Amino acid sequence: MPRTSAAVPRPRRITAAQVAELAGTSVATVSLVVNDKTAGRVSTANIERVRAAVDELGYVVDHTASSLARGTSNIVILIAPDLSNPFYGRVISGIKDELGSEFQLLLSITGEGRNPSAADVHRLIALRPAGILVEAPDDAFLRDLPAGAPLVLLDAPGRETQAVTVNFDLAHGINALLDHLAERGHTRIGYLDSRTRTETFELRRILVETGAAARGMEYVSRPEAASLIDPDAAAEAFLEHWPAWRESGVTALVCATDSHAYGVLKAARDLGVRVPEDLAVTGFDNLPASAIVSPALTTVELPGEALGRGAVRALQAQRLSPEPVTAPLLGATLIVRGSTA
Amino acid sequence: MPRTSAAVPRPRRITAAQVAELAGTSVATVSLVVNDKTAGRVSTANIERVRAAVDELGYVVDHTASSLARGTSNIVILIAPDLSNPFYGRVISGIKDELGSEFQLLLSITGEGRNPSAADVHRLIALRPAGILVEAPDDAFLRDLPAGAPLVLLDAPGRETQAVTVNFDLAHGINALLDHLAERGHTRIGYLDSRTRTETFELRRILVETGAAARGMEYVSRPEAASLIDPDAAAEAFLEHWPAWRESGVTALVCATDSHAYGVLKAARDLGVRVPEDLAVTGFDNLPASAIVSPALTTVELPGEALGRGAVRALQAQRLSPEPVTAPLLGATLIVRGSTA
DNA sequence: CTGAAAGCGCTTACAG
DNA sequence: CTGAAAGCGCTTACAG
Repeated sequence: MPRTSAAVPRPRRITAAQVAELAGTSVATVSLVVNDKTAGRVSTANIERVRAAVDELGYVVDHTASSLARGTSNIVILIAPDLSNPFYGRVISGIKDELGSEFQLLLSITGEGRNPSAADVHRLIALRPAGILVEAPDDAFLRDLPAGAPLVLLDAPGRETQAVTVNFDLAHGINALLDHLAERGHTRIGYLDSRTRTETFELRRILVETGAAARGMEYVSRPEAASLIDPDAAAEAFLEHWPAWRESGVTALVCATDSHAYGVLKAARDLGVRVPEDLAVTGFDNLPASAIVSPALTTVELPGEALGRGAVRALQAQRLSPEPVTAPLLGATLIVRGSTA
Repeated sequence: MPRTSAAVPRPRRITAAQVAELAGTSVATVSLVVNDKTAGRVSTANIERVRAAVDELGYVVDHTASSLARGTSNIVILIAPDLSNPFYGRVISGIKDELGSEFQLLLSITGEGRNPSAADVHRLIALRPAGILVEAPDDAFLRDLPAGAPLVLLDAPGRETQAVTVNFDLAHGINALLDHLAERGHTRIGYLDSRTRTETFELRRILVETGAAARGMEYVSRPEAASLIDPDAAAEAFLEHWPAWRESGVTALVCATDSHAYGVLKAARDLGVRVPEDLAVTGFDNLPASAIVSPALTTVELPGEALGRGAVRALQAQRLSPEPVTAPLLGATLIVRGSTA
């Protein structure tokens, strides 16, 4: 939206001065009352007068002026690489829940798995946020991020030393998944990666690779097998790589997300590859549709709401004390359905 | 997140005064340069000096102070009733696209189809937003909404007289859907509604009802058949109402969204109801998973990204001139898949 | 073209 | 307990 000189006049807003006049107090007293800082500083009589005046006039503290005076706003920023993955909807719900109505959530999305540019980040810092949450950051981004607000990383395994981080217990979920595949007799495993190069996907791949080896299964490496988090893109990737996987004897394909797996299911159906008879398919997330696709999808459930809530709690802990907080890992649970059994 | 006195000191930020000093100009000149208002008011030499100083110091205009001085911020607020429907992800993408980097998107979600309370809205207005976008508002909400910023409604048919509104051409999509069902020989049609009581769902139901009658089909009214926008909730609703629908001879069930239809597909499978032989099922949205569920879902595609983009454009038009703008209806296209054929 | 100054609406020491 | 006043960091008439 191009910037324009607003042609529409804004209605006059009620100010603390008007409240003070009606209540017969000073502006300072109004501020103390509306901010609940009256303890031992404002008489009961004045508290009541101010409250009455606030109600009568419908006064609301101007966030802009308040933020300028206090040096910080009530805005919490969530920086996420994408929104096409429905998984983020859950994370956002969790964040909103825990944030309450005191703070506002501002969304910064850049799409296609990219992180915001340095200029974008500067614009965000200029809002004087009360906190910044970053989902799946990359290296360059963390290097450029100017200190300016409490920071919490979400789903960024390996970054625990750089900032407070809230993570899933991926190892637990992936071990359960590989145990399940080994039990089912699979010996060669393929992996369809996400093209967004973030730590969480890096770790998922590595855990599958090392876990497969530990169970005597062969991990058939195919680094080019990757797509955006989108069923259509994943279907295309599968069509391209399936011949090589089949050639290598792959009978189980682990996908980086449920959205990837959806595309694989569709492409497999189009090719006449039977799931799970010819190929077992699994995902991560456990999106609502995973119980309904056909065959239903075996997946490692990642509790997105808990991630959002945990991040806000970590932010709050950081505001209270600057010492780094270690958040417990959030459970990742294997859900077995028809796509592997 | 409970409010706390920040214990972490904020780093000093660069101010316009520091830039002015380094550049050897006044603060006023710095402001003119960084806001691109130099035409005929700042010499080339000073423009360059200021630019150099800005770069050297890494100066960024403080959004808070700027908003206070100008009386309006660069924040655009999106008020949406829910985020569980992946459809909103698309709308948000469209909004971000069209908004560009100049404006920031602030998300206000209240969950479960409710609109924000009057108190919530006041807190939002206190941010002095550059604009407010409201997805699927209800009556009470629009009545309480204080004038305070340009307003645009999304997917709110029938509200065109109350505010600038961007809508889908639901009639077109629904007519195509009913033609398709009539051709397939269906004579009795059921409807699984959304429990969120917003205009768009009201209109979908009415158009199906009147359109069915116009084609000589019977609309089997069952107002209690409604659920939240969630496959599990929809599955439960279907289990409850299917006996009555079957009794009434219903052979086609139109669902208010794809997410509703997913639940129906799952519940039908559990009951042994064959789709489409025993029951044809349709949705609205065309989410990515709709091509992958089994059977694949016939649905009326609603272009969410276009909705988001159109809303931002309408906002911009409103900022330029207060006269109401009529946005063209956005195409709604029937997509036929296995669930009806 | 330039800059001093008022003003945006708060919050917070400070003096009483 | 109370209020006058400084200050937050900008933008914008205004006088030159």
